[in-house]
Amino acid sequence: MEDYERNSNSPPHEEDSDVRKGPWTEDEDAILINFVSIHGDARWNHIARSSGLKRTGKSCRLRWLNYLRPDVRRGNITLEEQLMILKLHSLWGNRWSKIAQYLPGRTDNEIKNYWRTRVQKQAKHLRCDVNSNLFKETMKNVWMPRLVERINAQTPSPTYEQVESMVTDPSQPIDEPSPVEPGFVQFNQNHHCHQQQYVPASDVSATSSNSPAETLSDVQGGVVNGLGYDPVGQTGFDGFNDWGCVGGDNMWTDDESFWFVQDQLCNETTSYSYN
DNA sequence: AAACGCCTCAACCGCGCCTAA
DNA sequence: CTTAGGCGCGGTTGAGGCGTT
Repeated sequence: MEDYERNSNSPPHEEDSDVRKGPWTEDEDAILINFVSIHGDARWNHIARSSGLKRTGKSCRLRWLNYLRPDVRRGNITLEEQLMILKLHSLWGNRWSKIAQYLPGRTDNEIKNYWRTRVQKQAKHLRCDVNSNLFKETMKNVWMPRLVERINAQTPSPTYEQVESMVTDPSQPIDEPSPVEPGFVQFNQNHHCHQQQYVPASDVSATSSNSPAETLSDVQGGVVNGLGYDPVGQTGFDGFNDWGCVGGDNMWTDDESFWFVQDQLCNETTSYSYN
């Protein structure tokens, strides 16, 4: 189904050799930005063809979404975002694009990379599979509370108990929705960009195959409202630099996490061996 | 200073879904 | 109903940066 990128008038091999791959140049970026500003970020094959870029529509779309669009955030994942990722991944697994919807400005690619490079590394250290119950329980019972502690250590409020209840209690109130587009619900203000975020209402209903724990209220009443995206931007998370926040970009240092978690696992699971 | 290995992340690939003809 | 175009998603790759020896 990739054949749509080929011009039907040209032999496939000839067209293939005409398609540029690899890193984008500044000129290509400028062309794409210009075209998207005029034509919008849809119909990527049309953009690819009419812009003169020797790129596929897919490549253009990816470059725009992951790098060029104005609201994209790149750089250190904050503690709050780390906690959010852990929480949402525990609910939805590798649904990166879905997780990314709740991390304003973050791309699915970035979250996926974060998970693979940081979280999977921890699992590797522990010699267990990221999908194992052991790792999931460790994440839930050890790392997530620890992240909350570290967040609390940075910010005077809310208290650990308050945050913990926010994370686990879906009944926590959510922000009163203000007028929003039909089909969307308001999401908290992005503390970094100060933009209103909207979440597809289809996700809010959380019907179909989602379990009760997968409802948006679980997320909104929990991690989102509780930790990351303060609507007024005054209760803490703007109090430090996103890209150089206290504690750095990792949820733990290698030394810290390895021995800390090993201690925890020793306490909690007697059958696990570390070699 | 050079070589090596590891890590990060931008970009590509393959697949599946949706939609229109 | 079938087919093809288009798009989005998750998985994978590889270049370059960085730290270590």
